[in-house]
Amino acid sequence: MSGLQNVRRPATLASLAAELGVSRTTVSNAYNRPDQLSAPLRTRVLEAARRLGYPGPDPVARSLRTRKAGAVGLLLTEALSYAFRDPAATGFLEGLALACEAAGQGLLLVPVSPEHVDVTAVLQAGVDGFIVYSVREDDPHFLAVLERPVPTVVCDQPHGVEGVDRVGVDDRAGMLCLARHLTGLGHRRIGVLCMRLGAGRYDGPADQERQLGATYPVQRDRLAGLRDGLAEVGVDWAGVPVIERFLHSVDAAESAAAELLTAHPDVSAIVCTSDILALGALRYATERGLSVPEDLTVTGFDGVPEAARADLTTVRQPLLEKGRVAGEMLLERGERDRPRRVTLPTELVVGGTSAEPRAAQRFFSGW
Amino acid sequence: MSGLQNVRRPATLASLAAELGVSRTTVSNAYNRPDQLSAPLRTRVLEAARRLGYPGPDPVARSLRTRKAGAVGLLLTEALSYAFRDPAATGFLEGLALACEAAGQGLLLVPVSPEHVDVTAVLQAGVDGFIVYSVREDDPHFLAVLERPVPTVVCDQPHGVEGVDRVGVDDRAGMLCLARHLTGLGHRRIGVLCMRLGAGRYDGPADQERQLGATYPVQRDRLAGLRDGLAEVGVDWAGVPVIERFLHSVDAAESAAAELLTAHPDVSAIVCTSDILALGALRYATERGLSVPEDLTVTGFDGVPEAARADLTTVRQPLLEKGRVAGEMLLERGERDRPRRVTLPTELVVGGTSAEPRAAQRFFSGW
DNA sequence: TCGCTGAACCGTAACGGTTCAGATACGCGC
DNA sequence: GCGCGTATCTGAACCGTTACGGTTCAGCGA
Repeated sequence: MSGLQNVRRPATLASLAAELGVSRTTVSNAYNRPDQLSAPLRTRVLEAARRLGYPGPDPVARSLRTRKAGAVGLLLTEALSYAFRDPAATGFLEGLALACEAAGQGLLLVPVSPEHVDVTAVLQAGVDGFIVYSVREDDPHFLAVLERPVPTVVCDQPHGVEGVDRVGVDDRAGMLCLARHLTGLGHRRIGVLCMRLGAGRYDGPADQERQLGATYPVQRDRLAGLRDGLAEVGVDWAGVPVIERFLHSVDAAESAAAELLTAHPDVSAIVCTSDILALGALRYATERGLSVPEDLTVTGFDGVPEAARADLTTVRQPLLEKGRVAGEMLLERGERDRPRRVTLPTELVVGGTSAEPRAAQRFFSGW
Repeated sequence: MSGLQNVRRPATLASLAAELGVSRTTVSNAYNRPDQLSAPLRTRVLEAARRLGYPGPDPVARSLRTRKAGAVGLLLTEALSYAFRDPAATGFLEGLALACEAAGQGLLLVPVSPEHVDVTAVLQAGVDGFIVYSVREDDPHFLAVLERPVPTVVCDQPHGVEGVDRVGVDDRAGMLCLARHLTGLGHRRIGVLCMRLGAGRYDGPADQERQLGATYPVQRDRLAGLRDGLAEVGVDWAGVPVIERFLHSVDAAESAAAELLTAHPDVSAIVCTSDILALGALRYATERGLSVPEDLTVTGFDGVPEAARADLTTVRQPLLEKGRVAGEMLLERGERDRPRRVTLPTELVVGGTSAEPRAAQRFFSGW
C-alpha cells in the first residue's frame, strides 16, 4: 500500500454555501448548471471559491451520486508495464485510447501483481466498465471483473463468456491461411514456437495433451489452424514439435528456437504464434549463421511494426482498429440486448522470411 | 459524453445488513476486517451476499469515505494515444507503471481533447495524485491539475512550479556535451530541428525571439546547450538555422530536414532535439541520396530503442528510470517539507551517424 | 458473587455531492 | 386586482460506504 492520501479539502461545497449564505444547491449549480442561477450570484460563488481555496466539486463524491466514474478500466494478465512494452498491446491500447478520448473517458490501468494473486485492485477500481485484454480463461482477476456490476468487453480471449461482449480476430482461419502458404511452398517439416498455454510457469515442449488443455484460446486456435492446414497435405500433427515459452520476449523466443532446432535440425520452417517470437527465431538464425529464407523459413503472427521492418511473413491483424472497436463497444450508448461478438479480418502478409525449402527437404514427410 | 453508466447495484451493504439482521458495520467488517467478527457470521454474510448478488463494497463510495482513490492520474499534453506511440513516452510510462504496480496503485490516463480545450476530465478524475508528463508551462490542463488538492509530480517540464516535485534531466548540459562532440569533430555549419516551442500550430523556421519565448523549457534548454557549445568555438548562434515542427513524428521531421537543407545546403550536421526528429532527418538523407555520416552528420536526443537500432549519435537519458522515480516520488509516504527536484544523469552516445565533416566544410565559419 | 477483560457487534455521523419537488418573488396580460 | 408563467433559489432526500466510539456479554479468577 502507498502512503498517498488526499489532503483534507480546504473547503467543501457546504462550507462555501454557508460562507455565502446560500444553499448547497446554488453552489452546485454554479458549477454544473450556470443557467440555473443569476450571473452575479454565480460570479460571487466562484469568487468566494477562489478566495477560500475551494477546488470545485469533489470528483469522487460526484461519482458516487451520479453513478458514473468517467473512466474505463483495463485489465491485462501481464504486469502493468507490459502494456507499454509489447508492440501488439501497444497498438491495441493506442486504438483504445482513441476511443476513450473521443468519449471523454479516462483509461484506468488496473495493477495486477504478477507475483501473488490479489484482486483487490480490480474491486477497488472506480470505473464504469472494463476492457479485458487477452487473459487466461480462469484468470482470477478476470473472474473478479465479472463480479463487478459493470459492462465488460473482452478482447481476444477468453472466448464465449456469458453476457460479455468480445472483439477479436479469427485466429484459426488466419493461421490456416498462413499454413497453406507454407505447404504451398513445399514445407512439410515444420516446428512451432508458441506463447504460454497455461497458468503455471513452464518452458519447453508442449505435447498434444498440453495443447488441448491450454487455457489461452488464442494460442489454442492458432495451433489448431496450423494443424488444419498441415492435415490438408497429410502431415500428422503428432509429429510437429511445439516449443512453449512462458515469457513473451525476443530473448525467450531465441532460446526456444535453439531448443527447437537442436532437437529437430531437419525443420525447414519455424512457425511462431506471434511476431515477437518470430523476431527471436530470426535472431537465433542469424546467430547460428542460418540464412533466412534460404536455410530456414520463419513466420509470425500479428503484424506489428517491428515485423514489417524485419520484412517478416506474418498474419496481420488490425491492432489499432481492434482497440478502437473494443472501446466503442463498451462506450456505445443504447441497449444491448445480447452480447455482441465482433470478428475483425486478418490478412496474410508474405514477406522475405518465407520461401521454398531446400530441394532435399521438399515434400519430405517421413517423420 | 458517453452513454456508459453503472447499472444500479442489485444490493447494497445496507440491504444486505437488513436482510441478515446485522449492522452495516458488520457487513463492512466481513469484507475489510475479517478478524472483527466471528468466522461463522462472516460466512453467513458472504453467503447472503452471493445469494442476493451483492458484488462487495462499492469502490466509489469507499473512496469517498476513506479519501483515497487508489489511482494516480497521468496528464499528457498530447492526445492520449500519444502515450503509446512515442517511444520516449512509452519508456517513461513503463517505468511509471512499474512504480504504480509496486504500490498497488492504478494509473489513470486522463483524456485531453487535442482539439478544443476542456479541463473537465482533469477535474473529474478520481485520483490521489497527478503525474504531469512534459507539458507546456501555460497548459490549461496543467493549471487545472494544480487546482486539485492532491500532490503532483512533474516530469521534465514545466520547470520550477511552486510546491510541485519534479524529475528530469539536465537538458542543457546534455546538449552541451553533444555540441562539444560535434565541434570537436570540426563541425561549424550546423542546422537544427526542434519540437514545438509554443502553443499554436506552427511549422517553419524559429528565429531567436521565438526560441526565447518558447513555453517548453526542455526545448529551450536543449537549444541553449547547443548555443553554449557553439559559442565555445566562436560560432554565432544568430547564424544557426532552427526549423520547428508542431507534430512530433518521423514524417514531420523528414519535411523539416528538407526545409533545412533546401535553405541551407552547406550544413554539415543536423542536430535534432529528439531521436524521432533525427530518424526523420536520416530518412530524408537516405531519400536524397546523402550518406550519413560521410555527407551529413545527424544527432538526436533521448536514447530510445529505435535510435540504438539506427546507431544514432544521441544523448541518452534514463527514460524508464525517470518514470519509476516520478512514480516513487508521488507515492512515497512521509512528509515532504519542500518540493524535491531530481535530476537524472545523461550520457553521450556516439553512434555511426556522426563523423568529421568533409574537408571543404571543416572549420568553415563564413556564413 | 463480583469485578474485570476481551471479543463481537452496533449506532451514529460523517464523506461531499446531486437532484427534484417546491417556495418565493416578480413581471405581465387582461 | 387577479391569475399565471418564469426566473431564481431552497430543503431535504439520497448515493453507499467506513470511522469512531461505544455497548453487550461470555468467561474467568478470586
